[in-house]
Amino acid sequence: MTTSTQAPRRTRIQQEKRELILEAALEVFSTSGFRGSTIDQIAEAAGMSKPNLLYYFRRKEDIHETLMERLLETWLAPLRELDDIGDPMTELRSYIRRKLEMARDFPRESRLFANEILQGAPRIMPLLAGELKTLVDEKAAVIKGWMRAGKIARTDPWHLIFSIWATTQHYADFDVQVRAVLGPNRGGDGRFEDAARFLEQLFLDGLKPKA
Amino acid sequence: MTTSTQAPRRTRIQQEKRELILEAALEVFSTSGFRGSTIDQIAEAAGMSKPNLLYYFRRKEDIHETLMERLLETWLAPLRELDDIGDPMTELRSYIRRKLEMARDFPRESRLFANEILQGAPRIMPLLAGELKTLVDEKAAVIKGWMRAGKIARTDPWHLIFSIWATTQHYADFDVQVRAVLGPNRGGDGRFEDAARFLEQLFLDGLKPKA
DNA sequence: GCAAATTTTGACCGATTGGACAAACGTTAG
DNA sequence: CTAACGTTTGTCCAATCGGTCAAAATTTGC
Repeated sequence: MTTSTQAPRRTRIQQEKRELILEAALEVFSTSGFRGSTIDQIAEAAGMSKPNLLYYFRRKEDIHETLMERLLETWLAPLRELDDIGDPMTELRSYIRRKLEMARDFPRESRLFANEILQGAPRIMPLLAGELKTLVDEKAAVIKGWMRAGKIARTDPWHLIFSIWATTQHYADFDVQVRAVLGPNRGGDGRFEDAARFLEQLFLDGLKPKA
Repeated sequence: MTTSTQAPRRTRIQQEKRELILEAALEVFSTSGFRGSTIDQIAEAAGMSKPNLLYYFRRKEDIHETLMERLLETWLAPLRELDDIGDPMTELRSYIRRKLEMARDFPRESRLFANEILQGAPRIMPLLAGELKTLVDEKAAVIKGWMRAGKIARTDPWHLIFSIWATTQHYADFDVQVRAVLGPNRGGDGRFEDAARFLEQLFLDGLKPKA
């Protein structure tokens, strides 16, 4: 029942301020990376002094660590939901849709994650090789089952998952590029619906013209 | 004939040392981003003292700028080659293959670019909205022509290009994650061939099972 | 071989970094 | 009211940051 790291007792103010700091840190870390961000930046974004911030989080790394722990849970939730019940093609389509919605609604979280991976994942490598790999292997097995049953085409399930991650997260991580290329008209709010339509077709039928 | 920024006269040593610095800076910038990298790191990686490095590049930004200029040229080359002559499906397939080869052979360049975009592209925004947008619009028109001719399925050409960028660059930018998830066996040198096979099928036929 | 030009170095600068600390301030239970 | 506790602030610190500069070492043109 009791975990080795017992939950520390926190006052109401502590809970509120910690939340405020994490929100500010997400903003700063996601656009500058860990090394490129300063405690001052985060403190200012959170509307408090640096020593005050350090009262709630003793080290810069503690903030980042807390942020990453929370992130991984919500980030992997859509994949966890991918289930064997229901039509495979529908399951995959709704997974893609959910991931795209997360790129739209939580772009900072996506960029925070991308920053960490880009820099060699020094702080979450164990999680990748452990929890993440286990989960992906598990879902890859589910997908393989679908292939054996002839429900979807036979391919590499791992690379299929990668391609879903890549295409959806692209709209969060490379957002400024996407908007720059699409221009003011096509790059407006509708770009996510356009992306959803395109990805649905790509993963369903590919590009080969219908005979 | 003469460009406004005339090519500065450089000695043999200058050319060699500048190259050495750029190579070292590519290594450092691509893993730590601009703000997260220090001149000392680059100098040490290049095997020289900081003041010595600053003799060849007066400011940290100058190194990054030079790197980004070169990068964009080679990075967009594959897309430039995408041409109207030849079979559309073959053209697209070889574009995907070339991009995947670049992710394999020049991962640092890919990560350097990703870092810059992730952080809001503060130093190359004009290039994205200018040169890059122009090129993509041009190629999107070519692809649209193929669709009108019934050579490939009708979809959004811009998002098609995005999806090719995303899926291929994923293997450079998220390399540590890809290898962690695939594990020591499947994550070895063969992962790029597996990826190539998967992507070819995805973009050709999608996932729908063959009737 | 020698003078001029180029390259390298060590010492240094002001600004910023992550973080420590004690004092001051605020809040609350008795 | 007051003592205990939680919160906030100003000040300070050593380390590191990007960058300068003059002097020393080296290379180059003749």
